Amino acid sequence: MSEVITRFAPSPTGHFHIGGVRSALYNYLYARSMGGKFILRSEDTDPERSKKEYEDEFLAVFKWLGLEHDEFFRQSDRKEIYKKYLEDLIARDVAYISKETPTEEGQRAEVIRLRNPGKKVTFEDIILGEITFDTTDLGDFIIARDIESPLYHFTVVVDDMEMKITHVIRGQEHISNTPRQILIQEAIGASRPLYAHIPLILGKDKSKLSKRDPEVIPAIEYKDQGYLPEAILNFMALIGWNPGTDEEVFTKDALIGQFKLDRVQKGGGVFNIEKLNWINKEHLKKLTEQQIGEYVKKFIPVDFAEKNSQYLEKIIPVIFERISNGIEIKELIEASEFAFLSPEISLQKDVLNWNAKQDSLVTALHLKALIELLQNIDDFNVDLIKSTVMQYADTQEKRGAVLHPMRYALSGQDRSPDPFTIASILGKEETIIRLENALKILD
RNA sequence: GGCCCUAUCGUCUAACGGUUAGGACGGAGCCUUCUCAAGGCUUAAAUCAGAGUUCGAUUCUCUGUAGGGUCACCA
Repeated sequence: MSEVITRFAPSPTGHFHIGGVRSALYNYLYARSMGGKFILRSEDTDPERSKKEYEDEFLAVFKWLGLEHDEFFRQSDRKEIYKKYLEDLIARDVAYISKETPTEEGQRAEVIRLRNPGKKVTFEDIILGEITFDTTDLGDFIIARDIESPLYHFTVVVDDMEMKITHVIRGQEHISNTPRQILIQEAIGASRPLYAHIPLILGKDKSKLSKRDPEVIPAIEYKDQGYLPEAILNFMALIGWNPGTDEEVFTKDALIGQFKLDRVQKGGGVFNIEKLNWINKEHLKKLTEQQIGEYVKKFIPVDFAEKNSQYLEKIIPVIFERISNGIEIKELIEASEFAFLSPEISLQKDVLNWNAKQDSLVTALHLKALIELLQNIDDFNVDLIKSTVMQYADTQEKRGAVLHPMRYALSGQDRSPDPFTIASILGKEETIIRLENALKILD
């Protein structure tokens, strides 16, 4: 049994998208799970469209996601190799130089075509099963513009042979490319790799992907949006594959341990951002306190961070609890969820009185009691504040009689974190000041 | 249009030819609660349609329908 070698071969002609991430992932996972090799190959044979910046982009995505490759090739470095094969094919008259009548701009008067034996080609797909095509209608298809300019189908086959690729794992859009590549394999005397065509990622309502769909954004942007590498890997793996158990949260290593090509789905799947968010949160929960701090700070707008620098460390856990990605951190802050940090809060008497449910005298009584209780707390931490205040609040018929005025006095907001958390964030001094200010408006 | 592929809750999916068709996300409701968040519990929700094979089809076969892929001197 020879070593498994897989490859992922993106073309640097545009942004690298999430669909590519999944193809790469399945190749990676399969190779790693079999103790084999994973090769990355930049298919830049089209000089018109290939751009270095796009190659840098997918390389950056691979690095971010931790999909490390064992070897890297660039097709533009391998021109001599393709030329040699092309010459051999022509010498053996398996391919030939064909005179053409150009119909479009840029077309050559001579191209290289493969002599198509015109037969039925059947191959066994690991995921889809047996597939048969009649290659007759392909005709003598073009494999190179000229001896120096091989085309995609040709370079793929030459490279896969030279790199000893054992498993070609790619999207189902390549399924109809397979027969012509098999014909080329037979022409150059290459052995046939095993094929596994994985289901495509679909847009909402299972239709074709449109630019509107979230998955069409460049993959690297998920990094900027605060998605964790393992969450992306985890989520992408789950579109089109499952381990057969109820388990859904996986680390990269767990994925490697569980992944099986024969459990890959046949039908396409929709990219569901809600589930990605949930998975991201699950991975976020595994971060250490320090990592959480770094993560949250990265997404806090600078002006907000500067204005509230004294509270920053303390609100990190409060923010973290409420979000599942980095974008939500920005949204949370923009939505004024932390307006209570500002010293200028304005209060309304009715709201302070538990939305007019309570008499001002009673509210004042509670506020005074709170001031005294809190005054006596030396170590002003959430737990101690909570136990002290709760002990008092529980003596009332409804805790809200105490807790609502406290929370509102401290935040000035209808909705906010609980009063203990706010108090601990503001600190003893500011807390007392705000309670006293609230007292004043009750007269 | 030709060729090829696919079809289970809204979404991702599970189910030797025999299950009350299971789980997760999202939804709804309840609990917890001073509000929000988090958490816990409960719940609604699917086998594309029609034939056939079979004692019995989500599962096998055929037809239809729908969706997708591909038909380049792109990859």
